[in-house]
Amino acid sequence: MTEEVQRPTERARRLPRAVRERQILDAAVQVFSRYGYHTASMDEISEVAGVSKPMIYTYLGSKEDLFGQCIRREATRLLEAIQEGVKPDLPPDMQLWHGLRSFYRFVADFRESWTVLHRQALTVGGAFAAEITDMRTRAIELVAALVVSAGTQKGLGEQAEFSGEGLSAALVGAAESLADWALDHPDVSDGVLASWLMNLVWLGFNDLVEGKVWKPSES
Amino acid sequence: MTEEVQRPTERARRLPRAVRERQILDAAVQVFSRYGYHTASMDEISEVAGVSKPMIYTYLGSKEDLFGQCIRREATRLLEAIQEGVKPDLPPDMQLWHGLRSFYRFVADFRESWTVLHRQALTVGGAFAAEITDMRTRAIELVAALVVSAGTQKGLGEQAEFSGEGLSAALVGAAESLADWALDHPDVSDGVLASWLMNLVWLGFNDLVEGKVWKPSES
DNA sequence: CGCGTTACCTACTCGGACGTAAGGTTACGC
DNA sequence: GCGTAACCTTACGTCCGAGTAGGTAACGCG
Repeated sequence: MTEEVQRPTERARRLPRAVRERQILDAAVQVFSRYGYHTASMDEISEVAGVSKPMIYTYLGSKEDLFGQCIRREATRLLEAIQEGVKPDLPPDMQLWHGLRSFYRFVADFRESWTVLHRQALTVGGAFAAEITDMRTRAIELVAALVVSAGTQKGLGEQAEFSGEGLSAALVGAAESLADWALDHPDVSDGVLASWLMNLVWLGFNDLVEGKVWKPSES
Repeated sequence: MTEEVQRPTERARRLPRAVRERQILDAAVQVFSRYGYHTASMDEISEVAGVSKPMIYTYLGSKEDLFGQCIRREATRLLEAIQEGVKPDLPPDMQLWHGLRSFYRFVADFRESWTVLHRQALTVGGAFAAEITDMRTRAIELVAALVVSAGTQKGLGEQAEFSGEGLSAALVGAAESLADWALDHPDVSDGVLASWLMNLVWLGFNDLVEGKVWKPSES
């Protein structure tokens, strides 16, 4: 029997602060995405991070602070991923298509990030919900700008059957919902997902531009 | 000065059990929709209901039980509202339109019910999330059946650009998202909302049926 | 080698919220 | 008029988890 006992899970020791913060944030995203804000416990996060609880508090502050950092980091990642894929010189439909592809690639690559942003962030009342809602609103307005630009470009005026804002809200919702669906169907590629959505939306939109309108028949 | 002091909020006393249960459920839906499952406290629910806490436990069980009853009651209401509006003899597009109208009318009339079902029910991990997800899946399949029936009726075969299930998931998401948007725009009527969605979806869908397909141009 | 400083942990406090025990009050049957 | 059952409450036990106090081990520097 040696003196040197096999220590279990030999935790790394005395690492620089930046590295610890990264570990903690990674663990936090993982646990928050799994259990949600309220059910997740700081003890579990610290355990997953391989760090004791006071470290979290000295480095990143309260539970709410920690959650905020998670949200902001992942949101930034998502926005960067989308902006990286988008080509501002292309026509509106191609811009939308590239944006959607990047979006679905991100969701596939970083499921936990997406879950935290989409599902969990709203469950914390107050500031975070507002923040997320704002981001979502900006996304909607961005899409609305695309749609409207395509519309006016083709000579679409004001129509009773049509609201850019409402339409965009629906489109963003459709994209999100399809993202959730894609999580259960990993074999469907991002290109296919984006194409589905384009087919759903853009064809109908073109018809609208050309003046075709669906109306309820009788009763 | 009379002996009869003006008691504040004179709570009703000794009401039959059924009435109390209704009051409690109403209060619970209200509080849960406002604060979410975890943040809502049984004390607050009891206060809003005008009833003391043990009543809730003797009549409706634990907090989780109570939440379950809320979910189920509101879900039933929603389904009934939709089924009431739908006319099974009409063609698929009209069925969808009527269903959507009923849905938006329900959301407008019972905001809190919708919020609890859509936003809060997923924040409780485990059984309820699964239950809600199942309901949502059934809704998606229902819509998919409509869509596919319309598709095959018009002679649409299997297409690479097309998945009834994925499309329906997107459509349901769009409907939900538009419902949330409508909560902030109460002046828009249910008929208008439903029409927007029909225009978004059905026109494009008809194009698909006719073989038109959107494809990315170059790059 | 000593001494301050930084990294880090064990072990605790404390508040808040679920759930309950025990008892009081009103109605109703007989 | 009196027991009995249903209705309803106050006041408490208990547990879980956020946040912290204080101590230990490693490293830098003279």
